[in-house]
Amino acid sequence: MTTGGKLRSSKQRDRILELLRATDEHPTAAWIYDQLKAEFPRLSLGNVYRNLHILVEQGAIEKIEGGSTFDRYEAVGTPHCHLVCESCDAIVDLELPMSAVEELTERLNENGPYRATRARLEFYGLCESCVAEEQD
Amino acid sequence: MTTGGKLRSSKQRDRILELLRATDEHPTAAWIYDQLKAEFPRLSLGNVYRNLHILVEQGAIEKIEGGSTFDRYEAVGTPHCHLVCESCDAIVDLELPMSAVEELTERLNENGPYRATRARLEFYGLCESCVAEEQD
DNA sequence: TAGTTAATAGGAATCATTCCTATTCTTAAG
DNA sequence: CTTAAGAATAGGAATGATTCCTATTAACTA
Ligand SMILES: [Mn+2]
Ligand SMILES: [Mn+2]
Ligand SMILES: [Zn+2]
Ligand SMILES: [Zn+2]
Repeated sequence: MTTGGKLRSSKQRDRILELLRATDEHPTAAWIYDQLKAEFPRLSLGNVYRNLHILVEQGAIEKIEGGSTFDRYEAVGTPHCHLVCESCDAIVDLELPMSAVEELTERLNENGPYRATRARLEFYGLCESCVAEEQD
Repeated sequence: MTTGGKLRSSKQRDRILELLRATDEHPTAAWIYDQLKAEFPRLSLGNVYRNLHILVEQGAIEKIEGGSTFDRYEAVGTPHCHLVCESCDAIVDLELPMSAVEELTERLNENGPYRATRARLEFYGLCESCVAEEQD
């Protein structure tokens, strides 16, 4: 719907991507909107969503669904998995090796009748600060 | 909010759980509602949601978020992972071994400052019928 | 510089999910 | 068996993230 034709450059979209590349906080559309509305006084939330969608289709960012009522986004970089804190809803990047997941993906594509292009591994539990708080 | 006190039995909730245990289709709340409204003519969608929530808190079922705009549910059983079809939105159970994921979970809990209670592994791509359709 | 067309702002609309409350059912006394 | 207490439900309103629509603005091109 949005892609297919030639994309024109857009300062807003460029800044959204820059923001996502500069943080490891897995922001929401509303957070991005808040960050940029000083810089673009006429920015609209709908346009943030539209550009996030375009960036996802371009493969520059990924949408992270689940864990809460709103979606989060992150720039595409080194493959990694996440810990979703069930207490404070934080999403933390993990540095676990992804080789096991890659092997499973290959195995799935070899044997099965499916075609998997990517995998997502998430752990659910408590983040560092919430583990600490648990000892009262 | 709902749990904590003693739960009373409920025919509706029992049937919801039965339905989820009898299918591998990862149904939505609306689908469950459609299935049961003949049996319970006065059933309300809100009550389906309320009971799904209770069943999740009881650990009898799991909510599957992501892949589409509505949540899906499945009965808790043998641990497995899913293939999410990006073409038709189907969610397919996979029989890949989960040992690698269990090892990663242990590893995470040993070294890191986190506490992970469960993991979720999902593959994204094409389901069997959508792979077949691709050869036109 | 003017024309063409994509990108945007603003706001309405969507829709899955949650929330609220009067009513109905379940259960355990009496 | 009858009844009182309170849990579960139905129905519908409310919520809120996301999408959709359209007039306006801005970027590229000739
Ligand atoms: Mn991340
Ligand atoms: Mn499943
Ligand atoms: Zn936390
Ligand atoms: Zn499919």
